[in-house]
Amino acid sequence: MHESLIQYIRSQSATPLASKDIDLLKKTFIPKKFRKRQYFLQEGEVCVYGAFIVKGAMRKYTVDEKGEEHIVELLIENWWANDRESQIKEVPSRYFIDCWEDTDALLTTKQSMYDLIDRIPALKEWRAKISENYHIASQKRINDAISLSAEQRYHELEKTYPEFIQRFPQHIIASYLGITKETLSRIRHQAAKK
Amino acid sequence: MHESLIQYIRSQSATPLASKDIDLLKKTFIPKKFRKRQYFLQEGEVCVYGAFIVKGAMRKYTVDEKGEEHIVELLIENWWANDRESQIKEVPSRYFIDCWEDTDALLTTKQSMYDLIDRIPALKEWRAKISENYHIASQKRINDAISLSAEQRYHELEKTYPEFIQRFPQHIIASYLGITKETLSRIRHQAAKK
DNA sequence: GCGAGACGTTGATTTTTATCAACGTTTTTT
DNA sequence: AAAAAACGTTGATAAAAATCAACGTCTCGC
Repeated sequence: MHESLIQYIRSQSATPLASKDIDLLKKTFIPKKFRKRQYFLQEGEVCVYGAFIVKGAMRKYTVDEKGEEHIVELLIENWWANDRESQIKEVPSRYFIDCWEDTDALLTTKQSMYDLIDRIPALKEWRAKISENYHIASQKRINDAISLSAEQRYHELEKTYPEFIQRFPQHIIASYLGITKETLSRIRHQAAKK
Repeated sequence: MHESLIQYIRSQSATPLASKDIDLLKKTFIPKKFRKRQYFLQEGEVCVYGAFIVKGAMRKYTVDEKGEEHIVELLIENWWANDRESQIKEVPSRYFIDCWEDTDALLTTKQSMYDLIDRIPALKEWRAKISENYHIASQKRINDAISLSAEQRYHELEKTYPEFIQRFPQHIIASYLGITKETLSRIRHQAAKK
């Protein structure tokens, strides 16, 4: 279970991982299995754990007054599921996170993560890189949201995360793009004709 | 010039700043004045400097094939202007950053920033906090973009960053919201009637 | 002081997208 | 195996927002 985490850290950081570091990692990250549709986090809860996804898929979303879900993030293998705001400030979350597939995850608390980062230099790099990647991706997503049409946004998603389109049903993709499932269906119909 | 930076770091970090740290800060951050409309970064350039804004206002935006500007960020005092993707990976930027007002800024390169962070513990916290805040704000902006109408997005902006509305003209605000200036004008007209 | 450009408004029209409703297919549950 | 739920599609219609065009005001540089 921990192997894929270790491999992933190695791939993201130049600093090697000592074998005592690996032992420490294994002690700190708690393996946990989630069933499809199981919540990892519900609105109003404080996000105590961060989850590294070893296998499976999750979604992070808000629910508005009308009861409609708005998907903020789709998460698959090697991604990190949490609500950093809630976790760091220890305030109730605005988001739901649940599993779209049966999922194997590795959990840590904020504190154990801090301790780990202090002790293992490679993790510092890893953390920085994740934060960096997130920053870049957000900026792009915001730019797409304010400057592209529904159709263009869909084609951008096809280019950027083709695996999402394979893995999640269309109404989930539509929500992620901020459009209705009907509009997405029409966009795809158009695209298929060409 | 450096005072506002020092004060800001203090306000964001629990660790105190030693006086030798302050000397180091002053040596590392290069003060520079920019005129209104002056570019800080142009598309295609590598972003060599990050700029801490002491006084003034900037905007970060893309320009599409039609020549239209799409504003990704508005930046004022105590904010940090750069393109992290370009700066860290040393690749050409997709963004323009220019000054909307005459601006006093403090510049650092990536390397001098890394060195500083290594030497001054308070900066580490500061960096983490900025990155955190950015993360939270992005998530909210994405959520607003995919779930709210133009009108609701405008009212959210009024709540979240009222200073932007004072400081930037309407067509800039409209671009930031991803709507046309005409639509924003009508939204404001509606709101005024109530 | 005057002309150019920036800014904002308003109206008419078109385009884009959402909404509502119905229906077929597939998957899951019982 | 049947029923229910989830998923996707299509059509008609409505709402939201963009586009196009014209115009008024203000500011700034010369």
